[in-house]
Amino acid sequence: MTSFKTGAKQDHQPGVKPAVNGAHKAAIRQENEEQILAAAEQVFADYGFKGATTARIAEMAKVPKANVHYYFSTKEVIYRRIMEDVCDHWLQAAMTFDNSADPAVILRGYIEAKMDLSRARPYGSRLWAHEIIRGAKFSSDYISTTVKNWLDSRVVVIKGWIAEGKMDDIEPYSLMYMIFATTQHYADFGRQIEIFNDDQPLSEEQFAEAKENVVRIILKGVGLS
Amino acid sequence: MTSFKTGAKQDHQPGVKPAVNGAHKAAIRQENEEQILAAAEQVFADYGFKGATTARIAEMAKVPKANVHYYFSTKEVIYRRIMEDVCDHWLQAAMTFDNSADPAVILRGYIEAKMDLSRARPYGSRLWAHEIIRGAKFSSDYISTTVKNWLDSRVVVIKGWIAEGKMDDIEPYSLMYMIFATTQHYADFGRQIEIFNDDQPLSEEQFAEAKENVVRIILKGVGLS
DNA sequence: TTTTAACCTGACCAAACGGTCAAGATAAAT
DNA sequence: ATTTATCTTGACCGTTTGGTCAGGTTAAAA
Repeated sequence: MTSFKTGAKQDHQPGVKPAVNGAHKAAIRQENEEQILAAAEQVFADYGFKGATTARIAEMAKVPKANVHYYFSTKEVIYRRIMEDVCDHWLQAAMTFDNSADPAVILRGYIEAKMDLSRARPYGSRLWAHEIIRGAKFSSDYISTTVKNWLDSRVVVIKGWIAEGKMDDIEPYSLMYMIFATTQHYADFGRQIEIFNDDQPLSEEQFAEAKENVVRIILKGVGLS
Repeated sequence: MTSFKTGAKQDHQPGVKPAVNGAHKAAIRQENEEQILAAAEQVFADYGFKGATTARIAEMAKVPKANVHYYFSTKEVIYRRIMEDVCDHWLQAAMTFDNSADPAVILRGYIEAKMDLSRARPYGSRLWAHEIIRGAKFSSDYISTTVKNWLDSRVVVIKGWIAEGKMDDIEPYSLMYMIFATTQHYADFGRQIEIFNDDQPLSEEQFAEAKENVVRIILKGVGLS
């Protein structure tokens, strides 16, 4: 699991650990934690770390505010937990950038995976956007190590393709940024797209078409089709 | 000027209007307002509307907090003023999408103008990102009228190019979203790009190269080169 | 059945928040 | 020189904030 820990405090205050307390209690804990995390993901996505309030998280999770603090000591702990989870999912999507010989297949797979993630988990993407816009205060370590390492290794792969004459001589970072930007735009700016689409969320068909268009433009744009 | 007014209250509380009071007083007012607006643009860009505090704006503008409220009645008034200004600049960039016969020239000009705006005024772009992520509460009217009209008319232009066989049959909205996303990414996710770039802001040369790469990929991607 | 450990929550607190105000300082108009 | 209008700001206010806590409830262990 990704590490966003400060090295400082941990949670689960009672006793020492939740132990293997009876199935029922464990289920209660799990359900409440999930409910709070899901609510917090939405609230943080809407307002950012500073703008989000624990009261709103509690309200959306349908638990008293004090209960939120029973499960998670501080707002920051909740925030980090969600960030970790979002990053884990993205890293999973990043795996689609491996194996396979054909650059076009690899790039298509990665773009489609990121588009699907924007569709399936828009709140996570928006939360990330807030975090970066604010200056990546909580995550700069993670970005400069884990993410940077992954990105740099993909850049090497792309440079390999260029050297082999498989695609145009495009600066790989520019290409990757374009993929990041475009795929995440469908989550982060979803509201704007919705307004342009006569105030209707993109239908499954529209989204599928958008996805295909993104793939087509980028693949052709770098000489891969 | 773009209208983000609620129709309600106005500013400049003293008397009725600032009048043409002597050059010095007028200069003081202008300088203070500018200083506050510039500071507020940064603070709003970092924290969003809810997360931004008037105290921080005052501190950054180097005026006492009470003075902020002397020039601008509420936080919301400041926010709307800045949004107006940002939109006016974007609309200006949008003008580059007019005239000229060659689609490639038009698209290149627009992409370059938007890239330059991201570089010159990153805070405005980030402020816009916050506003949309949060659900466009203050600006949905503006987007669904002014911006949508502009966008729809450009879509018609692009469809014309496609009908004339000048470019590939790409769904125009997908293309425009890609341009929005990619160009604004260089402002909104500037911190992330900086981290990937060994914690150095993109140099002028690097940015120029990025701009050229964006233009190349998109133009070729839609069959315009 | 009793004990214990975990769960629950209304009431509370200090700090931070957006915004107000009265009283003084400054510069323009008379 | 005096009046007037604007600029300036420390002190203040009601509200909201993240977080605490005492005392209660529930379920598992003894």
